[in-house]
Amino acid sequence: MKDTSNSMASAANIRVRFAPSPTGVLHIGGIRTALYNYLLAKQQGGTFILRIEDTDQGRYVPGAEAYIAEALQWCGLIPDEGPGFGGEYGPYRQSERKDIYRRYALEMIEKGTAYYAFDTPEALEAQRQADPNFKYGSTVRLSLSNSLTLGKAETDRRIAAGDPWVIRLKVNENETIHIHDLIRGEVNFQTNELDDKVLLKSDGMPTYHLANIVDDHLMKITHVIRGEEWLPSTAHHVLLYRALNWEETMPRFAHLPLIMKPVGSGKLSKRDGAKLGIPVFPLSWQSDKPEDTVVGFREYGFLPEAVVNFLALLGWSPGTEQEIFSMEALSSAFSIEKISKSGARFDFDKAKWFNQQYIMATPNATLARLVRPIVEAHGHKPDAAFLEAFCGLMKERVTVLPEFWENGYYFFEEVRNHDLSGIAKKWKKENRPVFDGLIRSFSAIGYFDAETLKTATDTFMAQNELKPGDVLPALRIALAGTMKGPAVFDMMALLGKTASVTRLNQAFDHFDQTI
RNA sequence: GCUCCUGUGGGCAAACUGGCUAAGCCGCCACUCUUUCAAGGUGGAGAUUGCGGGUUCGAAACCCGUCGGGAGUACCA
Repeated sequence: MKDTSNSMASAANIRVRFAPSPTGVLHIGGIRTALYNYLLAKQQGGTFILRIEDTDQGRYVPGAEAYIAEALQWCGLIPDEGPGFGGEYGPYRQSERKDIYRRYALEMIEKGTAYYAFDTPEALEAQRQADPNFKYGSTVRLSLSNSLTLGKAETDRRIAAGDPWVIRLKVNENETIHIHDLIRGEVNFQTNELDDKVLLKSDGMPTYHLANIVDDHLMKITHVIRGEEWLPSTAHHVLLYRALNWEETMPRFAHLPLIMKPVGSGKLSKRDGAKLGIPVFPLSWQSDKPEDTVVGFREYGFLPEAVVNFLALLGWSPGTEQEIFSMEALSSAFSIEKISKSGARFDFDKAKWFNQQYIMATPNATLARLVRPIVEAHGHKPDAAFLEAFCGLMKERVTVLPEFWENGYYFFEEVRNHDLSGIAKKWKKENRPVFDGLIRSFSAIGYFDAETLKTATDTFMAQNELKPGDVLPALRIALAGTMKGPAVFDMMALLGKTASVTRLNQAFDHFDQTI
């Protein structure tokens, strides 16, 4: 409403929250929301809060909260406050704040900005059946079963009798709600279009709407950065701030564009990952139900820095040509104003590119630590120096971690199968003695490094009037089985003399027999 | 249906308050390096800025209309 108020925000007091509900796994869109909140907080020296919105007891999924915490941790988005993270505004789990919400709901009843309603879910469902446009609002509430129509005595009697009830927000007629969204600008709603949202459910739990307003106020949240799916209910939220007399300190809103499916139309959903065989979640999740078991970016072989970088640029642009951002660089470059308005399609190719960039830039020793579990899972226990050198040779030839093994397994065990298509035409049995000579000269090398191997090979080729094309492909196939891979002499140096010579002899025998 | 949001090459996007041949990145295609693959380098294809009007000397930017996409519409968040 007031454009100018934005610049008056006191930088030091910024408090933002990420408020997921533990109803299952949290996909990458949720992580991005957390990221943007985190970036704003870090940039301004503010506070990043994790709040668990577990007010729907029916949808609670055990383990989901731990999943959220671990996912945030993996991405480097550590909350300053939250369940298990400390903070002075707790508890940070809404199920533990039940009484607080109830108190405010009752306060609203007192003030006349809310009322009791006794309509059963079945009765309301019947209304909707009869009229698809049915809306529990100002035009029909006087013909329904609530404290407005029943009167105080009957209302009290019903409550005392134990009839189930809910508390609903009483939306006034003929008002316009102005919202100033930090990303979208002015957004207006007519109250006549709004329904009387349930605030307190019959099980005593608050709905999202009430809980979110009460908590944001009590936790002194200054900026609400959330998905665009919340924009339509924001008018209700403003009404709640008003009803509770908190409008003066109402947080600013920023509604993020949605992340859309990689293919097809609609927003990204759980099923999209499995459908395309790509991760759309930060971490893997096991479930009894196969359809709920998902693969995460972590397990797929992504580095968290790459995922964060990718996500940051999906819906936000720094306005410069820079693409690679560390978390620190992101938080200094970030600004809500530069978040785009329209949905961004999830682009897995770009995610892979970022990962490749980060893998190439990661020191070999660090990569070795990440790759070791993968190699060990295949039954090998290489020493650190070997594994580091291996990572050095392979790192610009992989996009995700498991490819270190998939593309370079032959550094740890025998070549599974030799792709002879590249050398079939050139390999001649009568040349075998010549190649045996090359093996002998390799055997004679004392310091078995790439440089020496190259020199020896060059000399050998000159003596035998051979060209690189006659020799190198044969060596490569013999050693690796494939035409893809690091430079031949680098491979041999890493493999070592014994292994290289043995492998060449065996492979050449194999060539003789097969070709 | 109703309400709200949104629309720049295949994807992500830049172009601040209207002003030079509409950046850049991913992807794609060449070439180049390496007689491998990848990385790197160079170049290329691909956009009458959803469409139609209008305002203006000049519009992707402003106005009107129109079409498309998305979200919300629960005692779910």
